[in-house]
Amino acid sequence: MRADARKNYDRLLAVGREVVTEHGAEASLRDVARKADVGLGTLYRHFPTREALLEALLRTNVDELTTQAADRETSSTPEDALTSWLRDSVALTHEYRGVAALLTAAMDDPESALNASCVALHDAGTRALERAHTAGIARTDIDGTDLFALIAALAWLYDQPSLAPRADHLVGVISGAVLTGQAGSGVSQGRPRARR
Amino acid sequence: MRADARKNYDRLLAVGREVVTEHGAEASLRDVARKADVGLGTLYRHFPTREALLEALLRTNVDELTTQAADRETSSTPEDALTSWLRDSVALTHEYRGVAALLTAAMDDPESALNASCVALHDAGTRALERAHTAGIARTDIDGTDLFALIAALAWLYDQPSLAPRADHLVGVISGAVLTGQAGSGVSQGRPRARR
DNA sequence: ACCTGAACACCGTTCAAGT
DNA sequence: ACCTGAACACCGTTCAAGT
Repeated sequence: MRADARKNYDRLLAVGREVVTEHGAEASLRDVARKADVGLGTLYRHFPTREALLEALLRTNVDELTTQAADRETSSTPEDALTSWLRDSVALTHEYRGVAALLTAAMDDPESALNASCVALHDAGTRALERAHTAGIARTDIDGTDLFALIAALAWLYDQPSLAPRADHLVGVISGAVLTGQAGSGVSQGRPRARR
Repeated sequence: MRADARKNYDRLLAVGREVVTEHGAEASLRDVARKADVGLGTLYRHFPTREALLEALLRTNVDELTTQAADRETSSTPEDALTSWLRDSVALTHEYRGVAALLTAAMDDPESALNASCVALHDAGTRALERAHTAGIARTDIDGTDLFALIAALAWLYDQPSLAPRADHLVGVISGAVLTGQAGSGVSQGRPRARR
């Protein structure tokens, strides 16, 4: 990549992060180009789609999460591995407003720049869930896609100002619904375990 | 209301229903006016905000639901009343794509034309939940707003093409998480009760 | 190779001018 | 009273012209 191109790319990424943090995943791309002092065509050259830009902004987060999940496959109990994955995924997904819908849409679409991130997330969750299944601590009528749907739904709740205050609590409620067995009514009835 | 105004109002409502059904709550209002053969200003005169139009489209549904919920306060068991409210609310909220976000936003905003519908929904749910609480069949760390958040999140799932296939199942999972006590692991572990 | 910005086809919202 | 559509300020996306 040529030096001037590199500079533009980096600036677009930095400005993109600011703008998306402030206005969410649906932020104006024109605004990004403007604030980066770059022609609109230059933005489209580096990031042909909105997904491409958001993928670049999320990649490090997704990578961190998947390596952490891999570590926990050996270092944590099945229960901790699963609940950690759940909480980390929710945290990642509400990094920017609107990410939940974006990732969810990218799941179906192999052409989307975000598809790989989706699959990585989905698969890490599936592995944590299956480990929990064989340990007998998670309900067996839930699969990896259900789990993905639940974290997406929770992430969406964080984006809604009127509901966000209850979102932390509901993460606990839903964790409890996924876990089962010895956890029993302790998990489903008591206060949500204050982890984090 | 003058006869010509009435005609325009009715046409806008009918066309609005079609367009919103097809394109969701974020549908182009310009498109509605165009297809209704009405000036853009006429649309804004009858429906000063997007919420006003959607409120008109949803009012009958909300009214039906709240009267049904009131009926069930005496005619149904606390459990049936609660699960029925939950399923009916989800059904209503995914009447059109994007309604969940709209209702959720209107919750906070007393100025929104949808605020009354929100409150009606919220309150009907709260009553069903409190009845379940006194009957000892619902977890007590969940309040009416939590319940509202859960149905909004589920409604949102129905709007996501990649997750919609699992949404029915997850309604069952979450119903089970809200209910507690004698239902115990039967609800939380078994297949979701195939109601509907 | 890479950058630029005008051009095109859309929005939502307002409001002067008409009947 | 009510209706109309031009006007304004925004979008996303493409692409001919420049360096």
